[in-house]
Amino acid sequence: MEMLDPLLHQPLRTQLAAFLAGAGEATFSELKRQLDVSDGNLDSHLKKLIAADYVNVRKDDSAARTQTCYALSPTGRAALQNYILALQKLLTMDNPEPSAPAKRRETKMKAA
Amino acid sequence: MEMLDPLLHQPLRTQLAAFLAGAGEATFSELKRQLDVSDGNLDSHLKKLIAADYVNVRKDDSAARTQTCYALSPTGRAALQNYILALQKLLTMDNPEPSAPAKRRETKMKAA
DNA sequence: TATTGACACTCTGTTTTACAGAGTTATATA
DNA sequence: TATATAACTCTGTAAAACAGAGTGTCAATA
Repeated sequence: MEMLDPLLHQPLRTQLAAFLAGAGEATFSELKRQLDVSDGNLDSHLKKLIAADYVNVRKDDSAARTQTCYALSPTGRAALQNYILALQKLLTMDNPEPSAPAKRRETKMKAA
Repeated sequence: MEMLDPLLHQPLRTQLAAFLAGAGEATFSELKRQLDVSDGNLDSHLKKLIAADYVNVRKDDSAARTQTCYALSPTGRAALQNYILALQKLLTMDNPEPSAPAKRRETKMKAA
């Protein structure tokens, strides 16, 4: 059975990835606002995505405060595509043999 | 932001729900085979779905061994539908303002 | 230029979740 | 009757999610 990328298949991270896919790039605070999540939790999930090279980090010195910008990497974008495909496949499975009991050895009826 | 049902948004449970949606009903062992998961793990995930009334349990005495059949309840079916809709909404978000920095107070350039 | 405040993170500890494997009961088969 | 096996269930451990406190930096004000 098709496996769902556990890195993406988690509420917060799915939303994170989806948001980044749409937004292109976002700062820590933007993500925090969007996802309405605690600092620590956002940090830990971002770290996971960064560790897997799903997310790129870019320090932006142009603004008054140095900002850290997060964005989906090509790897992350591909993983997300793949993940969406897996979901579609899984959730539109129309007929996986209606309750086919797989091979099972003959079962005798309970003694009558 | 739309929340993804954490009960369904977990690799094993998503697959469980998807499989049951397609198969109608399945025994413990069938699920175990399909999902390739340990007994204990399957049990704990099933328990969660049952506790939430997403899954119905039916004891079937007609077979040689009393079999326990698991199936999606109406609640579960509705939750799954809802979940799929939420996913679609989330994953096709086409333009959530490309990196719009939300309102932020005026920032002066770093002293030149 | 010291002070206060707020923003942007990061670190640490606690709670919750996922998981594997051992244990239990009951039914076949030898 | 003994042995094996299917169908669960229980329990302990490992991993993940999470909140909040801590740290450093900038910037506005006095």
